[in-house]
Amino acid sequence: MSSLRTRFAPSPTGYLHVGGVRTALFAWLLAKQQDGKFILRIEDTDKSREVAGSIDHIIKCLASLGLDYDEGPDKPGPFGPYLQSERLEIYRRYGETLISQGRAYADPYTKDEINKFHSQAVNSNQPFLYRNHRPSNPPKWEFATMPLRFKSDPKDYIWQDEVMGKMSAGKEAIDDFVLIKSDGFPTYNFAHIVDDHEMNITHIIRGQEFIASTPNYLNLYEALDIKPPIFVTPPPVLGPSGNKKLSKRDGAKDVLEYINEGYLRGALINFISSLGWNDGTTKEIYSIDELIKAFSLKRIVKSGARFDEKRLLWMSGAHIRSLNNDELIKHAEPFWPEEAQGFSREYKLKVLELIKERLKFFAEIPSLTCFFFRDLPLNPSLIKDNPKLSAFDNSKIKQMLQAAFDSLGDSDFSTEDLHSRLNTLLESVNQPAGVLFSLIRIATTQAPASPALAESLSVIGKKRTLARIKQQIDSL
RNA sequence: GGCCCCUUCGUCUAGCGGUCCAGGACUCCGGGUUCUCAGUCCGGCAAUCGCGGGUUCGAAUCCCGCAGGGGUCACCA
Repeated sequence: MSSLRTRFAPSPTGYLHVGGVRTALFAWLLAKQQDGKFILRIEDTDKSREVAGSIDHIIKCLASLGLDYDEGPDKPGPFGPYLQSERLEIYRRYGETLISQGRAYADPYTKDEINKFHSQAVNSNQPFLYRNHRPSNPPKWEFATMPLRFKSDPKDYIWQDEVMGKMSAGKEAIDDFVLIKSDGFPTYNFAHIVDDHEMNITHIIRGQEFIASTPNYLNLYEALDIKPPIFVTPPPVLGPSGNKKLSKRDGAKDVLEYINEGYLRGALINFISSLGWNDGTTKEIYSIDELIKAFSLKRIVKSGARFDEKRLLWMSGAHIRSLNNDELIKHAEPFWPEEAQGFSREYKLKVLELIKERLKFFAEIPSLTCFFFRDLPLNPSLIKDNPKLSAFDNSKIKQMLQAAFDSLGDSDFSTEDLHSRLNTLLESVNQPAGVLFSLIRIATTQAPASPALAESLSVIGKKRTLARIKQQIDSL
């Protein structure tokens, strides 16, 4: 067991998109690979933004992806609680310590006054720095009535980021930021530093929106006499248009939606990991175990990656094709159409084997398999609009179907027998497969697409096959 | 606007000074697979490596400018 500890620290705002999940995934992969620990911590320090139920939602998302954590809100550990709202006393204690060291002070200004400072700065095209207005004689800080600010010690910093490499920023990036808000809750800027330290986190993996405030954090680490953890900043995941971060507005689905549509968790993880990471080989499809072995912070790419759903679709199909029968039927279970209810496991398995090759995600099962479970209404346009069949008149079509009906009537409906009968039928009817097979396929499935003919008929069975051909003949 | 970061086929990317007039994958196109759709196999299109200057015998790779994009400048995270 290594001492490596990573965390995923979302705020409960109700939505977990691919970008957030990727952050969690990288942290999880690293912990798994290094035999470390992965912690879930909820950053619920802004009650106004909190969305009810989102903690459950986050937990459910991680669970369905299999990103299991060693400690978390619902998994007690030695460094709990794992909800920041339950750790207020800890932050307060750290705040008092900073005050006693002269490194924090009460903010005496009203919000209006600060806004005024801010707009003054903006109007003169200057960046706003609170410390330019640092009060000379701050009042005594009262918890939960006024904000507590960090008394910064501006200086230049150079630091190392495992992904971005050598980073630097000047002292102008450092300011007196709020540590504890006037409602008694800490800011993210303060809480995460305290918690990561208290929880022995060794690697902070987070989005690049925090790069700009890293000098502030460095300054605070120093004041607190804490050795900073290792910073890991993956690039953003961009929306399909490519110029902004992936967001709900962009049509980005919540990860749980993909799960609910029957994307395999392995496929999702494979895909998400490929956004901004590769192992340097030409390998594309990874199992989760392979990913854990191959993963490396050093090979996270620096530039943003767009979310391309077509690639996900391809990858999802590839993962499904590699499933064995047991796995296949297990994953398909929640997706069968209602009319499949009375059918046996064996029958369903036969159906699955036929459609496995074309399945991209399991929610496609009903549309791909309905004709195996029930007789569909006749769809005359399938014949009329078929370029190969439209040339024939009704009586000729009837005649071909009748020939098929007669020949199939003597079959035992094994695929071998069906194959040979279908072949001899081609000769006796003297039509190309494009005509005869299309016709039989349409008559027996009433669907625009279906798996191979003989195999499909074998599964549909003799009785239903003949009845369906008969029905098609009678309709002409 | 200040500060910080990024920039190779449409997309995800390989590439770390010569083996790159740039490789793989997705998408797309053509062909095979006795019917359809899918899959699969074979083949193809596709990046003058953002632009301009250097350095070097030699640059996608190093340096400098510029442009474009992103992030950030909250009592949000």
